[in-house]
Amino acid sequence: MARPKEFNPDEALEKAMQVFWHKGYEATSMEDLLEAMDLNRGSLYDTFGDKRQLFLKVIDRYCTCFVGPKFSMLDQPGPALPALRQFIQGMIGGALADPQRRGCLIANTVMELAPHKHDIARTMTRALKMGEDAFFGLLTRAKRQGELKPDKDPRTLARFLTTMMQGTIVMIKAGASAEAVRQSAETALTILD
Amino acid sequence: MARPKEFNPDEALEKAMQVFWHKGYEATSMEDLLEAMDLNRGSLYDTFGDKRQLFLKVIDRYCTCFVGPKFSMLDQPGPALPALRQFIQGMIGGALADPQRRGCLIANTVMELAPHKHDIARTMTRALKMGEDAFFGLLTRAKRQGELKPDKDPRTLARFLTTMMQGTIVMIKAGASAEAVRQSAETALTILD
DNA sequence: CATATTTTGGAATGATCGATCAAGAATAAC
DNA sequence: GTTATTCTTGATCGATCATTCCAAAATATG
Repeated sequence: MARPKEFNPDEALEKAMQVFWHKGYEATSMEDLLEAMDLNRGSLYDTFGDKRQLFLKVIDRYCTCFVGPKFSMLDQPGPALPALRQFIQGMIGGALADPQRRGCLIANTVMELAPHKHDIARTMTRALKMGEDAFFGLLTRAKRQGELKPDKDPRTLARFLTTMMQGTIVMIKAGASAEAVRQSAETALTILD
Repeated sequence: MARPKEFNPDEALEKAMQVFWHKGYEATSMEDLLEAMDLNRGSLYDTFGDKRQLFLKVIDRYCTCFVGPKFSMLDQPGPALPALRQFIQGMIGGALADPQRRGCLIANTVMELAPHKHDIARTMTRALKMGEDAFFGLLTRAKRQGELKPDKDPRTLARFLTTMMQGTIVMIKAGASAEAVRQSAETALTILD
């Protein structure tokens, strides 16, 4: 019950996310963040803690605001496989549309920090697992609805799709052409037939 | 023609590679490198240049000493698809056997540096392209030898395999189980049938 | 042995890193 | 209006960053 913040913490977090997404964890300095978030040291440390804590909050925001909503289209009632197809094409379209080709913050973080920052990495692993489970749920439903041949295993396919999605992110970051990316994604989806 | 180096530049480069592979570019300090390579500042800068140049030399070594030899098994005469299968299983086995799960230095570097260090990233893109071309060569041969149905397109399949391989690296770094990784790789390979 | 050349070892550079702190400004509660 | 509390601002901390530089040590050549 005193002086109110002059900034919107959520907007500031959004700005921080953009920076981490672009430069990764290690290459992003507090200086970079202060400038992008347009606030001063005291406010940043008071509100978000140190760099590590801020990053974890950013990851959390990324999952709930960015990834979550997109995955939610996977458990809408109705035909499952078309929804899956649309989801993947949407993901690819989004990643290709980003002029900076920043890929996926989760994948980026796994690749950058997994071998030497185990605590942060664990959060990433959990996020990827959630994606796999979303695929699994959809594929199970597809099978129940007769969209998937009975001999197909939803868990295996879910893992395959997750792997393929991560690989696609890598290729996009590596500068692959839209045509190449879409082609290989189409090829991957023929697995479901 | 004077005092000879007290260290083996190639061994030193190997040590440097291990560090970069483990911690990535940004998180690796010259201090880390000096300790691992067991030489002093002067020798390092004299022999390898600055951090950036050293890293490029490391990448070069990684490609010629690590990746190159493994890809060379793809253009041995004989049945093509079994060789491909063996190559992929070998790659997965190697990545899983690494206790640190460091993945692939090329993929790591693409993911860490592509959006904000374009010059280094270009080298990585070229390396990935070479991998794709190796797959393409093998698949073309497979088609010629009747191991691949005539309606399959080697270029598309090569891109698909490259994507899948990169995705597998991500999953391994993310801590996926050996079983999950092998399963989804097997699934991917059914594309060739 | 003498000399030219190179490596070695480490001091030292300025820049930047993440993080802390204190003092002043602003506002809610009383 | 006073007071208590919170936020803002910027100076500042020690540590570490990548890099440079030079004197001492070592060796090949003449």
